[in-house]
Amino acid sequence: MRTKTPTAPLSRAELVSLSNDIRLACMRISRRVRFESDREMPPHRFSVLCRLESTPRTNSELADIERVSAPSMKRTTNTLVELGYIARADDPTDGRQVILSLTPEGRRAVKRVRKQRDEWMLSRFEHLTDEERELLQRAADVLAKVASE
Amino acid sequence: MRTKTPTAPLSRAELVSLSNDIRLACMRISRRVRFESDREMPPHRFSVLCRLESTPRTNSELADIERVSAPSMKRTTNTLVELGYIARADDPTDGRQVILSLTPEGRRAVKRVRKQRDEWMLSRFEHLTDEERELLQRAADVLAKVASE
DNA sequence: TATTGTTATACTCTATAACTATA
DNA sequence: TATAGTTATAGAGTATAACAATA
Repeated sequence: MRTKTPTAPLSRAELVSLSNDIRLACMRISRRVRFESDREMPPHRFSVLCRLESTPRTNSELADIERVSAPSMKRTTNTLVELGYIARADDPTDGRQVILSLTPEGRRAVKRVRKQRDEWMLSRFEHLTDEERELLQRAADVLAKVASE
Repeated sequence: MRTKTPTAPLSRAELVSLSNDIRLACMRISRRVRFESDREMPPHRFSVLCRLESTPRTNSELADIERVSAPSMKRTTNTLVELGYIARADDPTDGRQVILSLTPEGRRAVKRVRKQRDEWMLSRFEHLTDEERELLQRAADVLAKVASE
């Protein structure tokens, strides 16, 4: 809650500049999170595991969600089956469908990668002041809003 | 410029949670900027053009900066030469080296993609309040610090 | 016949190893 | 001989088109 003079709305030029700053910072952070935190799990594999975390899905559903072709998703899920991270099961009501779900090992892998990424972020926060951290905490909701709309 | 009670430092649990929130927001924003703003310029090509913006470089230098192999970078730069975005020139002092630099068209392409990406971000800002924008402006410096260290 | 899953084939970007030319 | 650039080849991801099996 600010008590001084209410800030004047940002000018058009300031908004353009802000847009550039926020975009660059997010892209750089994102790049470093991916490149420096997990070395064994490529992004597309990890993304599929996350999609299966809440509920089992078919290959086609995953292809739709990730916006890749069914054959392409098929290759990714095949690899994940070979790695023991997901399991296949026939749909009892529709013989054409195959249900994919996380194995316990797959669930552990998701947690492990998330932890690595968060630890990388956390290590960045060590160099910030308490005020800067508090500022980030309030900005997090706004960033989430920007990302989701 | 806060006047109320100075905020207590964030607890360990709050920091872990914040780390997760900021990471996810940045990754989602980054993903949408790439997927939704420019459809013709793949990320690795754009990145190379940006590296040549300030100064000409050799293929090997670019490979080192982008952390890919020299042959891989060679393919990317070949494509960019074919597209007319970069030009090759023999080094006058060392006949083994080839200097790569942006053409005027390449420079325009960089500006065009940046503008598209910023416009996407800008359109996201329309749904924010003035207070939220002002908060983001102050957070931008902190995010840049997180990304750069 | 319509739909789901799979296979066949090809294109792109990645890499390592080998070759060519210059210092 | 060392180094910069390039070429050869292979691996992993993407795609579209065609095929097989089930509803």
